Amino acid sequence: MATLTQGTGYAIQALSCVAAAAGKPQLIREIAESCDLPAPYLSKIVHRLSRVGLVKTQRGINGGVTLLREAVDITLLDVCRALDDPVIHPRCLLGVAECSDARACPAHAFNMEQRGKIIEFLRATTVADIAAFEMKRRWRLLATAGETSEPATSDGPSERTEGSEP
Amino acid sequence: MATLTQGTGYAIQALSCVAAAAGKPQLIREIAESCDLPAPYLSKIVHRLSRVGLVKTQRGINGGVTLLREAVDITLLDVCRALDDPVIHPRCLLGVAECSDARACPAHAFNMEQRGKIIEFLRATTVADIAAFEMKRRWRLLATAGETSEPATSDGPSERTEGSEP
DNA sequence: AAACAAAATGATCTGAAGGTCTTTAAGTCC
DNA sequence: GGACTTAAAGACCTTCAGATCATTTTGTTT
Repeated sequence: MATLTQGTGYAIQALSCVAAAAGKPQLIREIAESCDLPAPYLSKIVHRLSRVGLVKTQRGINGGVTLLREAVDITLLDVCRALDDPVIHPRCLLGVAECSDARACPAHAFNMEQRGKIIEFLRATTVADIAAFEMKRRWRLLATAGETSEPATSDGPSERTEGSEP
Repeated sequence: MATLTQGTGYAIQALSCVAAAAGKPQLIREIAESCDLPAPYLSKIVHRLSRVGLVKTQRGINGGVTLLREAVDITLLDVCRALDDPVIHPRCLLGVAECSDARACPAHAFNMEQRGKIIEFLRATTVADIAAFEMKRRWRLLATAGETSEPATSDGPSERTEGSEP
């Protein structure tokens, strides 16, 4: 349904994983293992991310993947654009060929409204949000008895509404 | 993005076309031509619809496709179920494998809300709504000067909220 | 320079959706 | 019963996302 491609999802998880490493280069292999992703495929995705300048990749000893921008400055929409995810291309819900604002299908208004909300969510949510959520979840799992202190990050996406439509 | 498969869209258009014929059997060929769909492919889709009892198909002279239920009794969700469209299977927006209500990904709440709205729309919209919309559009195109009377059907989906979750 | 460790690259495989074509079966009409 | 008309069915084909594997670069360390 209203979903990103698997590759985009992998990219988001991987970026979140790199963000959590706080600057220390992460190997493709490490990322793949910690996120449970297929390493050779992830390698290609990371390469695409590096070509658009989201990450830096370094070969050789002490190499790996690092972020080129702050995690709070990478929105999920950025990732979708980088990988040309179909979510950014408007498409008729019913598959009507000549469906547009001018020649709207019966589902057009509804569909455009939904699309707007998804784009808004993707723009408002950053890699840092994902990383924080994952980290929180891990801490919560560790704190089985309940007296461990919680991290200070908020639950929802940080409000970042600058940037332009795709 | 939040879209049905092409086949499901084809099915909805075809059913709407059959509904507009008001009981007169429509040939696959006629439907394909009027909706601009590939006829052999449409044939397979119609066959699937007939196997689940949405339409009746009749071979030979005066044969063709007719609805087995009233157009106002066929929701888009029925069509999705008939063709097992992926829209009815919940899936994580980020592609996280073990994402569920219990083990939610950062996009889970948003995603489930969006999904609910789509399901609701699909349940509230019927083949009759699509047919009415298409007929209205055609009349509007004919009435270039503006004095032709409009049909009496409403614009939005008729409110039908019975039925159960998929 | 040599050895090694990593990502980059290209070839290839798989499965599913979408699509075409030909043959077959099931009806109707004369 | 024979000719005709129609959907059904089966065999393919194409495209693309997802995925794997082997090989080649590019870098670091000694």
